[in-house]
Amino acid sequence: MGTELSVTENEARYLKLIYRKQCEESAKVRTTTVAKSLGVRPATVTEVIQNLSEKNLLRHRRYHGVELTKGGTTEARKLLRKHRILEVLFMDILNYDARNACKEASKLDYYASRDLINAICRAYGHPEICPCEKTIFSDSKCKKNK
Amino acid sequence: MGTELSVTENEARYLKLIYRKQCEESAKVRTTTVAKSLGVRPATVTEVIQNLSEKNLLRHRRYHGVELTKGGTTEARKLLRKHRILEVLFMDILNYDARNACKEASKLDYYASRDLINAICRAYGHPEICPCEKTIFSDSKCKKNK
DNA sequence: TTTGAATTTTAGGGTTTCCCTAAATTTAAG
DNA sequence: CTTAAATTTAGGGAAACCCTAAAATTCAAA
Repeated sequence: MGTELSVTENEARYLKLIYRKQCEESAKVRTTTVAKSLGVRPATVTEVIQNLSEKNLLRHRRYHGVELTKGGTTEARKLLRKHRILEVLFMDILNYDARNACKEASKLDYYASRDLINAICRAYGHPEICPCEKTIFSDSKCKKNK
Repeated sequence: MGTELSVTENEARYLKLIYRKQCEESAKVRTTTVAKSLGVRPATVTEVIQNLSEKNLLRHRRYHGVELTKGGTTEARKLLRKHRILEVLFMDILNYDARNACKEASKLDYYASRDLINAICRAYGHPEICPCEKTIFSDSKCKKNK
């Protein structure tokens, strides 16, 4: 099999951020920018990026930035699917504002199981966009039965 | 002030377990038993117990077992409140069975904010027992307004 | 085209959290 | 009293994060 390793919660934060910047905002992912977003030093970002690179989740060309691999993209989307489904739950059921829904979802998404997310998805009629208008990626195991 | 330190996710697991055994099942909390429940070695349990003791969350009499302090009891109840409110959500909304609801709740309770839990509590009419019939502790900040 | 400022990476550490084995201790049952 | 079972101490180890200082690289402006 491909050398597919699991990501830590912290690495998950990086993946989500990188995907959003690169794939959804077409912005260049700079070490400095990421460092600022996450409140760490540039050297730390480089280190994490090298770990993600060893896990084949992204390609890293020294001094030139990163590009998510197929695996990294898939992983980022899985995480963002969880994040956004949780946002839907927190908004629609709990009268949260989008800002708070996102904040809460950020704390929980990494820990929510695929099954739980799919159950919520089903309960909310398989929504296709989250409160912030971002697309909610689909999951082949999430049947729209009935 | 009392030297009140924050607990790690792992320590939270110990607190929940100890509270359930000692306060809800009136069972003696044995190092060996805890070790078996959590899948670690007895020496590890002793170590964690000493940490919790330093944080004044429980009292430890060497070779004789532990007793939660006021602070430890409060902390355990806060955690179990979160756990059980999440169980209500997962059961009632998502057609989960109690077993799975509990499993999912266990992964998320530590990370759920007080505000989020109170919002769920409100949405479900301030339930007083969870799917397993255990009591859901109340939170002074969770208003039964309306 | 050179050069210097900005960005990025390397080198070398440090802390915290969690867990383990082996060797004492202590308890408690017979 | 003695000894088996339970518990604790002693001494480590690995993984996850983060940092500073110094070196490398890029790039844009003279």
